[in-house]
Amino acid sequence: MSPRRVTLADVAKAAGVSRPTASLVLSGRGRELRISQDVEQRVLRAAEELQYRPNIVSVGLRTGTSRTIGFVSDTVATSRLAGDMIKGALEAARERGFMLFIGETEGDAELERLLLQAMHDRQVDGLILASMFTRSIKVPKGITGAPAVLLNALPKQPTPLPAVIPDEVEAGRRAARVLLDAGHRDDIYLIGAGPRLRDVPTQSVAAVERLVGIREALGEAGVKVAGARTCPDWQPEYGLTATRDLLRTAQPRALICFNDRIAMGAYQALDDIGLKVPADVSIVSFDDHPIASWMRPKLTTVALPHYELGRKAVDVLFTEMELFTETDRDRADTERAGEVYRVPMPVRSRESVSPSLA
Amino acid sequence: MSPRRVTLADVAKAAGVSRPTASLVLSGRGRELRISQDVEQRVLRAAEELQYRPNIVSVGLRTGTSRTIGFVSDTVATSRLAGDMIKGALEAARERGFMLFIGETEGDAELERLLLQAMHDRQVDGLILASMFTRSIKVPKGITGAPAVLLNALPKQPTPLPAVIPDEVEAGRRAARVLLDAGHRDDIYLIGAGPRLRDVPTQSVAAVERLVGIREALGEAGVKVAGARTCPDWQPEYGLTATRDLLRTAQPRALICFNDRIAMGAYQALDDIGLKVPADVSIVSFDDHPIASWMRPKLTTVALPHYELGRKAVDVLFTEMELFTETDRDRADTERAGEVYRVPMPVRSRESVSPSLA
DNA sequence: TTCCGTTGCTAAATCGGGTTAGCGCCCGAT
DNA sequence: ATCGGGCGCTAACCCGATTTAGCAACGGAA
Repeated sequence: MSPRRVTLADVAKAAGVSRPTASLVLSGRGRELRISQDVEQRVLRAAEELQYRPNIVSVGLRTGTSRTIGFVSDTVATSRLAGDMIKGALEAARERGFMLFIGETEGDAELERLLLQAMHDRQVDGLILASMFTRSIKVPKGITGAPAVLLNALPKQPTPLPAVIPDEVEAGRRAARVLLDAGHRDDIYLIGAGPRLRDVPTQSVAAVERLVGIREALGEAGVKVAGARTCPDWQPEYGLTATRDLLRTAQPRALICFNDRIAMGAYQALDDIGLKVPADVSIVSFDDHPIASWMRPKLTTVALPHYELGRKAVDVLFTEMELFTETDRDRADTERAGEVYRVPMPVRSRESVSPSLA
Repeated sequence: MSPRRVTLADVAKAAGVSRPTASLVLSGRGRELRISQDVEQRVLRAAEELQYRPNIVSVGLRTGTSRTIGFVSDTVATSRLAGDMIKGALEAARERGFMLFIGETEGDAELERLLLQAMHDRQVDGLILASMFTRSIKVPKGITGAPAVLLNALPKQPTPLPAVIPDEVEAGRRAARVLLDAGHRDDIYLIGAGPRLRDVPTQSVAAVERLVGIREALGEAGVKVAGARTCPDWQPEYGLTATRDLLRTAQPRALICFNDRIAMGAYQALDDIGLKVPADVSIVSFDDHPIASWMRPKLTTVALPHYELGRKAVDVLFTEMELFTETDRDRADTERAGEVYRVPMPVRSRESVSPSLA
């Protein structure tokens, strides 16, 4: 049936040398251990001809490594976000010859424990703990023993774990600047949160930081937020009702929606009373959800860089893994403890913003 | 730093027995090999107290298994589909104590080869080859040696591999029946494909099968398709233009859109000329994309059962894996060769269909 | 000739568990 | 007293690699 795997012993026999010799040559340590050119060539040729591939399981047993990373997230399904994050992580890992174990906890602590245990049993070399939306999480205890990185999450307790998150504050600034650059200075309203910093949904890091950035950029330009409507949940229907409510008393020239789903609702509210985007009202938003480019006119939005977040998490994890193997890790540990990496959120300029006519 | 793992030797020592004895007890073969109650209890207690967990890597080396499944897809990111498929697979696997390796090929054959190799190197116990939209794929050669299942894909060449796909023909029937049950018999148009069976985008299994089902159910009721417009690609903009084109010459009472994105375009085309959904035109669609429930009115659609597909693939894979281990596999193999499992697509009844007033 | 230092390789141990063959011991039967 | 046989456990080998320690063989110097 399936032909037996070619092992190191097969290669050694074919080359007429011992197993350790073949191992030394193939691991590139032949030179330093004075293996002769002749033997080296014979081993390499034999390996080539037999199509030898080392059994990673075996290497794993001996060396304690598995060339594998565990990716544990709270949930993959609720949003499309995860796909791109995983994809970025996947590719960055693959480039280094690593594979990814995927696991979901559904927010269940017990499940999380079991999952981390299962990964530990398989000797993963590192862990990525991902959240599907940026928030503070309680770091589980079971992760000591392997390097780990938080992705799209910040630790609730102080920990030495690095975190990779989108740069939401800068995103807020950028959204505001999109409007400022188009000449908007008056009648800019917010939908989803604000106008005060405490008017945000609980638990949402994104809301707070976006708001901070928006206020900062507008403030620097000497522009004031004309008003705002909060949404209990950032879904289209709440965007619709919040915008509808706003339109009863105000005449906005520009809206900053806190995400694309809210913007979708805003589009509809504006359409209902015959206002055109962007001729009458410009709209800028956040996330770059797939619908953003399906909406008409296409939505200008500040993108969550999921793919890049995934890649970055792996990059950071690899530097962590190197630190782990080094001997004087105490120094390194204390130096790098809990570093936070912010990944820039790019503006996707589309069709929902037009120059202010004022 | 990280405390060394508890090994079987530790347990044996704590229980005052030899390593093999501990192994026998813990693998449940103690009874048949006449291990005394006393020893059995001591071993179990020691294992419990030390929190012993077998190192799966080690077991893998000895037994050739890894309690791991490889999930190889062409791409995860293009649509949100993958998320739920993976989620279903993930949960089904976890229930059996298995983990999932995820890999993406991007449709690149070389990458696929490398990925399958990497999985093989890690001794995966089985493989799921997934496609993000239902289609025929060329089965790679590298998969012999491990049980495998095609997910959302059919083999181009005849192979002994089972396949798990959504039941699109039945979905077509169901979509048609939604309209028939609402009393629609006239002026039913199709957007995306048809009216003839050859008017479909190439490579799309879904298009053909949905169309077959639609025609079948309508035919049985003695109803004829009033007309159709094809779309070069099933995106909102083409749905918009196709519907717009249709509306120039026809007055549909009901539309069957071949997917939700097309339906999104159709909504807009209808809105543009002041027609209301569902009062003037009923719409039924396919996929149950997230936007389906964001659209106003909410879209009635026949859902792609991604989660169930993922689960089913794992179920089928496990029966394959059992066959693989059995001795008389020849008989079993020939019997079950290339079986195709169709997962039902459920109707999500929402707001876009109203009774015909005719 | 003897001794020492290289050179070039291999024997043997190791990782953590699974599996087979067989070793003592005790008991009863001869 | 001796033998046979079941019972209860362990020695030893295996999986496929890596790594350390050390062994031959050879050449040159004393």
